[in-house]
Amino acid sequence: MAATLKDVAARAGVHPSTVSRVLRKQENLKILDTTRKRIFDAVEELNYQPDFTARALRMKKSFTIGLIVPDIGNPFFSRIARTIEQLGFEKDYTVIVCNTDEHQAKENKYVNHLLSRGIDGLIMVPAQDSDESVNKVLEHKVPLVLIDRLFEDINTNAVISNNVESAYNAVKHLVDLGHKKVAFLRGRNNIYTMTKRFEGYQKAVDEFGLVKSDSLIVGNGFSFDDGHNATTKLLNCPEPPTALLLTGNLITVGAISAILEKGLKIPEDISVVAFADSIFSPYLVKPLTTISHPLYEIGSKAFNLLLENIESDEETLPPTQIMINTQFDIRETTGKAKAA
Amino acid sequence: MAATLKDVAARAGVHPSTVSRVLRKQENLKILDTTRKRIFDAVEELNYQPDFTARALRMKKSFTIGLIVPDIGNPFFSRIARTIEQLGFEKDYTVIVCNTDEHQAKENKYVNHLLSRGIDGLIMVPAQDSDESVNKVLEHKVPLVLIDRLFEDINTNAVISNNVESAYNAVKHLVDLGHKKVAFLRGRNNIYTMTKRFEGYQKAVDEFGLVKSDSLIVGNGFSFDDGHNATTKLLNCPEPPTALLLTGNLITVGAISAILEKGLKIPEDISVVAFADSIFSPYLVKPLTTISHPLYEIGSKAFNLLLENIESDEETLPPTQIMINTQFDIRETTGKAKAA
DNA sequence: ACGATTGGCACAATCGATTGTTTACACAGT
DNA sequence: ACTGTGTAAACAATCGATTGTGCCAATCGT
Repeated sequence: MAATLKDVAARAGVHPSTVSRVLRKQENLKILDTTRKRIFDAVEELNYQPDFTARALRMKKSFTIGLIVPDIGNPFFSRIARTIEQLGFEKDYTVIVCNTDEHQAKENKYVNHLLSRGIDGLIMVPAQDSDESVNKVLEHKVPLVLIDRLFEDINTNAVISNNVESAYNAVKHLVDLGHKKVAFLRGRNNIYTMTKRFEGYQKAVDEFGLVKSDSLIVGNGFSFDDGHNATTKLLNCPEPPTALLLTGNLITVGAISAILEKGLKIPEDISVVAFADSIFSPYLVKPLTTISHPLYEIGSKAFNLLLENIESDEETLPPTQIMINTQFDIRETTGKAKAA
Repeated sequence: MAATLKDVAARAGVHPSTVSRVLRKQENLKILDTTRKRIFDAVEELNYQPDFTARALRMKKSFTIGLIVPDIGNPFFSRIARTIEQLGFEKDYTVIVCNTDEHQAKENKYVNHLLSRGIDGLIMVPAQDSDESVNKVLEHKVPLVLIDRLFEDINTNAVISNNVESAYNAVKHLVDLGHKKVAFLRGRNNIYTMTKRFEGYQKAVDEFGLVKSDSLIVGNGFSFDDGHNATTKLLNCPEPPTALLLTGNLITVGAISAILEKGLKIPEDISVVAFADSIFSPYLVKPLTTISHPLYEIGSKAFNLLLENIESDEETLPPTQIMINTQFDIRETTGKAKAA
């Protein structure tokens, strides 16, 4: 249906290759102005649009990048995705978005899929049950940038946050308010961010002599329900914690709902600090004390790093790891610890 | 680098076409079991993955669908995107996500881009400054499903909500609480959803004899700032409205922030009803009274409708329009009107 | 036993572009 | 007149798969 190079060539009375060269406007290309005009006219008249698929096949360059995240429905990822898409648009790259739901199997399948589609680069937040897919991308020498999570024993490009410090500071803030028993609601276990945040939490617990107990470490997922259930479990303890460190957007909403259901008040009965990036944070039941991420910065750093790798002449550049600092906003969900 | 059909064929000692046929497991294909085995072994050994680009070129089928939305960072769209991506995954379609920022120019550019990429179908929320791009898609006979917005004079597939009724009911609820002066905060003007919601608002205003004034119709954008500015403007009036009908997620946060900045209380000083789909809605300063959308249903209906069109043998199926009912949740941001 | 069928696979064209190599011709230099 | 040089464009291979057709040998029918 659509016009092809051949059609344009026929109409302009030249060979397809000539049309191609003229349209790709190569430097010091010698073409008669009259020919050039005939070609442009033909392109115009036939409303010719080059076929990307054919181009990609021939040039081994698809102008496509993959973005693999756990859940594009989560504000954290959707806002990063937005940035990447935006910058991609400016550079003529389109973005294929993939959700893993934190399932390694989906991630593996997607990686294979994307590789066989010939993507020019990949930005991903790995599920981290295995490093299989990351290694596969590396083997194929497809430029890769990890976001938020890292395999510490694999040297890759990455944009990550200062998790240890952020968690430590959050707990310190609670300590300053007199809290002794702080729970840590983790998302999935063995994820880089969780390990690091736990490290910061643990460090503060040790340093400030807080109550140390495995029962204070709960949760195993990033969803609303995960947050709700873990919190409910905590609150049903005989001696529940007086403060919660939450580690995700959806976990946070779940935790808040559980607290309210119990009829407890924030922060009078229980304080809450959250790793959260929702635009709603400041307008919750109580304005939420948060550790938030500069999402635009994360997205743009990741994209630019990827682009650099894609456009580099080297087959592989030495990996770069970029550390991004979180922001700590003390609002109203953290207050003095109740006297025991 | 990666193995091709030819490599596999060479290793198995057969012709590439044979490999292709075996792998595509055509029905009643006559191939010796020994040959078949040699081929599968070769595929295994070479770790062969077919090249999607080449396939797409030859078969004129890319197993790719486009998704064009105003802003993937907005929870409304990101959660719909998630559903579409999920269902696509099950059917082996990947999704290219595009943000228009409500710019018609970006939309047009994307549509051209996606068409020249040979997408199999397109789901879009049009910017609606012009119907140019929609018509272009239609001309190319690429299956199309519109979400949320509709061109009433173009017959296309679409999944939309009962906007008129939803807005009418929301205003009626306010009327029942004694409100006489209700403001309408629209997003962009001349968008289908806005026109329809305004129609419902207007109908209620007329029917219940509410204050009718152009000064009560404000706003021209879907962002936080748009909501904030429009609300601030309203509140600075000598006689501000006692209730607000908000028409978007981000507008809502903006409006709330403006109200709080003014030192006003919700709902004592001013009531708020919002078209909002954030998971945070129930946990805001006051649990938000909302008109929300069944986002999974919208996404899945749209995807399935698209798939039906893609897989149909007919070149074009008669367009289907699916109406989805919103959900009205009365929470605590709406209360009795202040006595005047 | 001989032509007809059919099973099993190879051949070659094709999708739509890109790109290295040739060709055809004009003109300049000797 | 003949070689050399450069210009303008054509030719043809190629990317990696799919698919209509052709071919050879074994089997079948009579």
